[in-house]
Amino acid sequence: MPPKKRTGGSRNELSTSAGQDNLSGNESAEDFDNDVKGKRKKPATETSAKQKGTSEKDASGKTVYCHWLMKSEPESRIQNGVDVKFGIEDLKALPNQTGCWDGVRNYQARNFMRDMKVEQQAFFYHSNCKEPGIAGIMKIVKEAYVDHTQFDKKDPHYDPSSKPGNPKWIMVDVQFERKTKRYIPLSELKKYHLRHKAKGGPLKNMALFTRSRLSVQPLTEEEFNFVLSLEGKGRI
DNA sequence: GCCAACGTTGGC
DNA sequence: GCCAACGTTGGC
Repeated sequence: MPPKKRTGGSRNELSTSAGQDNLSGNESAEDFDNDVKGKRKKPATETSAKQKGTSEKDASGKTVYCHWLMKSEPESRIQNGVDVKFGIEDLKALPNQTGCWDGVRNYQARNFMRDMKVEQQAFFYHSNCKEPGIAGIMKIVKEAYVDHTQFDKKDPHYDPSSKPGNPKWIMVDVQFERKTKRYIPLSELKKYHLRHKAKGGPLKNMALFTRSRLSVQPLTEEEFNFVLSLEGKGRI
């Protein structure tokens, strides 16, 4: 998903509180069906404790994540007459180095975004480009609120099936934290993934490979820390 | 630009 | 609720 950010942060307070009810309250049937099937009956008590610590299970047994990877396209591509380019430098250039991660139109990705909490970290991943890979780290500065672009006919991610009274799509605000000390290419991560899959290791189940098309993905703390540790090493 | 993988849609 | 057709993602 190539979200196209606009301005910095939260001047969308209207939709925020209005939308919030819709989003947490009445999830329409269709919303949740596309979630990881099988599990998730609807947690009686949503996440309360474990928020900031390691990724673990909540009361209902659902895994709680606190590290993320979000994909965006750093190279120009025209979609519906609009350039969807948005790389890490574009985020950094916004006021307060903050932007809204709009344009996510996949239920699983959306549901992960809904789980995001303020202060959590996410890798900024460059997709659909010369050399795909992790470019930096950002943090969540505003939790899920209505993605207004779904109602905008001019927007490349306009969704005519979504109605203002019951919005389908949400976004979060993210703030640039830093670029990684070096660019960490997908090709390198893949080598580790294959190695770890064969012999064991932190990246053996990394979503980047096991669910490669997901534009918003969770990482376990082990995955996150391992990837971070690569910053200081040479490429393999 | 190709195309594999996979998500979505809609007929039945 | 199945599944074929279709659309999209994103690496290569």
